[in-house]
Amino acid sequence: MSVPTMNPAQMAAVQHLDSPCLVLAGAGSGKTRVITHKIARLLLPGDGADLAPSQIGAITFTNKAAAEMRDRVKALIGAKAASKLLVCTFHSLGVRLLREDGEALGLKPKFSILDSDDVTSILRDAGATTDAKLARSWQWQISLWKNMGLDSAAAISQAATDDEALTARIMKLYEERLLAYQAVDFDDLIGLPLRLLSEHPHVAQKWQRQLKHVLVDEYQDTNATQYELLKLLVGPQGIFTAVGDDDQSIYGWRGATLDNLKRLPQDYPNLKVIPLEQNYRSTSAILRAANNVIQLNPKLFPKTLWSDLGEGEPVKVAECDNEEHEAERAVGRLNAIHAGLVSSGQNADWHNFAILYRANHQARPFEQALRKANIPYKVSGGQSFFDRAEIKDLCAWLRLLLNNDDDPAFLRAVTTPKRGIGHQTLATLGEFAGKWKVSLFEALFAESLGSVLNQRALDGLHEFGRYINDFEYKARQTFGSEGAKEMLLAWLKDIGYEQHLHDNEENEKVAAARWSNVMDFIDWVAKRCGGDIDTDGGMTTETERRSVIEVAQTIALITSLAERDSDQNAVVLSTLHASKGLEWPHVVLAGVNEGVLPFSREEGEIPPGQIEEERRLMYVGITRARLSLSVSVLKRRKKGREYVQAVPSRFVAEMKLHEGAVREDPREKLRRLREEMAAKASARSALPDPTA
DNA sequence: AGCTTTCAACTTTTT
DNA sequence: GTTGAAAGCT
Repeated sequence: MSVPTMNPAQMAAVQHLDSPCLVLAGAGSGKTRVITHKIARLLLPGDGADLAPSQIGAITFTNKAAAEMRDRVKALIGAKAASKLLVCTFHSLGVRLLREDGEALGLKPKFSILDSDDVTSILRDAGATTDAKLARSWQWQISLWKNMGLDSAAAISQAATDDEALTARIMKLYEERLLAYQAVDFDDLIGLPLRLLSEHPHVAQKWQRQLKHVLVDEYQDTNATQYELLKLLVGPQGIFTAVGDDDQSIYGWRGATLDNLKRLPQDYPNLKVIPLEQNYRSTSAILRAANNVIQLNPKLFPKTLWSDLGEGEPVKVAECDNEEHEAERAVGRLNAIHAGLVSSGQNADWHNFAILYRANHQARPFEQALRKANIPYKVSGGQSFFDRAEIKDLCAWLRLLLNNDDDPAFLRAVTTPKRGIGHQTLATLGEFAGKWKVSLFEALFAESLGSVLNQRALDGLHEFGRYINDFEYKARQTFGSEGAKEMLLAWLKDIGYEQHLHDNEENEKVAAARWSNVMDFIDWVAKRCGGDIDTDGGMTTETERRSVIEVAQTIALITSLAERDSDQNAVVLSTLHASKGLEWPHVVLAGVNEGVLPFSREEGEIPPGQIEEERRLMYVGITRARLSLSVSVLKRRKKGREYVQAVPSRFVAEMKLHEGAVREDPREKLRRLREEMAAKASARSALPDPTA
């Protein structure tokens, strides 16, 4: 995206410094540019700004967005100032608040962060069931309650059905477990800081003095607790900049609420609302389709996107017989554009193409067709690196180092790899620990443990405990990437982890792949221990040296490693949800049928609120495309072995593709084509472009 | 009855 | 590619 100068709306958003500001950033309207430039502006001396970098906080939803933001700011204000900014996710901000001031809530600074699998197994245990699906439904409900700001007591009193009452009771047990483990879940990373700031005004004041201006990205995705947290963070006179787009709110199902946008003008009467309506991404044909669809939703704030990138190619609707045919047609289209037969511009590389769909399982036929056509592709989403069993094994060990009271981590580490400590021993140990109200790790060294366990089990446990203590000591003393790597490799050797992988996997190739993941993980941890020479724009700096234990503290929040370069030039297959914030020159929207998009489980009417969110999803999909968009519709859908009639999505008609197309003046068209030819010619001649 | 095999279905997902 | 349910086998 190239924005030669800032447009008036963007400028207004950047220059507005003296009251809260809501930037309604339409798709592709240059919102990251606004945020980064506003940060730079806040650092300038004079009129209300003149802040130090450490007084500015920029909050995002994903680590990836935070990293991107930091990069973009760095390019603007330099690495030194950028490194002092607080650019982080809501959750890592929460971790920071809790590690610094969580003791006011009775939380030890070394608390553990549980991932979603840990939570599932705790709930299975607390609810006495082996049914993972049931446990996950509890987890889901509990998370929604927490996101609304309810604790178990509140949940118990407002439970409407028997199911909810049961879930609320299990939630109470769950809360008790977390407290005992000195562990928090992801929702607590918002909820507990909120409690911290509201119950301890001096802590709130400390942070309000620290952060003079907070910027929030993707504001429409905030949930009720995040809203309250933000409110407390900025304080009564707080000044902030919220950037978001009500039309791109697609996370209602996980607690995000547009109420947060509605409430903003009420809670902050001096709120300045600035819409960004110029789109720098898509052609007019694509934007018109997007606007036609989204205008059918009730509007919170009026906004119509426009662009001056020209009419462009018409949006295409491809009718397909079934899923396989759809995939073939999509691949055919990709090939045609790639060969330069259909669309002009940006077609040489496969990374210019994306196929988007509603649900993950729709990727399959496309994967097959792309493989058959020898086109490189990558499926976004799927299992993340840190969800792999081998990585979670190692993380459990690291978590246990950080927090000896983390019983779930203890159980995983003590049994992986197997070291002759079995169910029986652990059950006895657990009973003992429960009786004395201590953690499993503490119980291990108790004098009286010998009276309930045999000598062999006792020796095994003690050896494990001693190893953990020794390992913890080393992890504290080891700084810098080289030392860290050496230490971590020694650890893997000590516990025989490579052997463990081979023992537990029939397939040698799979075991080797797992081991290679482990090596990637070790390299990654070691690298974050720093002390390396980092060359950055000619500046040579030594990165900050950290101990292994410090690095381990940050792992729970991270979900993906940087992607490998080899994966880069590939067609992207992605869900619509995962595509938000991204763009591609050429996009295929797949399976745009009733029941799929909009999604519905059964036949029949879909409630209006749901349709609206599905419509926003369609809108997000359309606005990912820069130059060309093809919407494919199935005539028949596979259902079991038979095909059933499939109905095109209402959203296809809503695009109103046959209305309003501005027929290009033939003379205009000629002029445009000439310009394009000239542009191509000048790109070919190796002369440097004076305007570049 | 308890086990294995087969068959179909499959929301969206970050922290 | 995985999982849950239902049918089939011992």
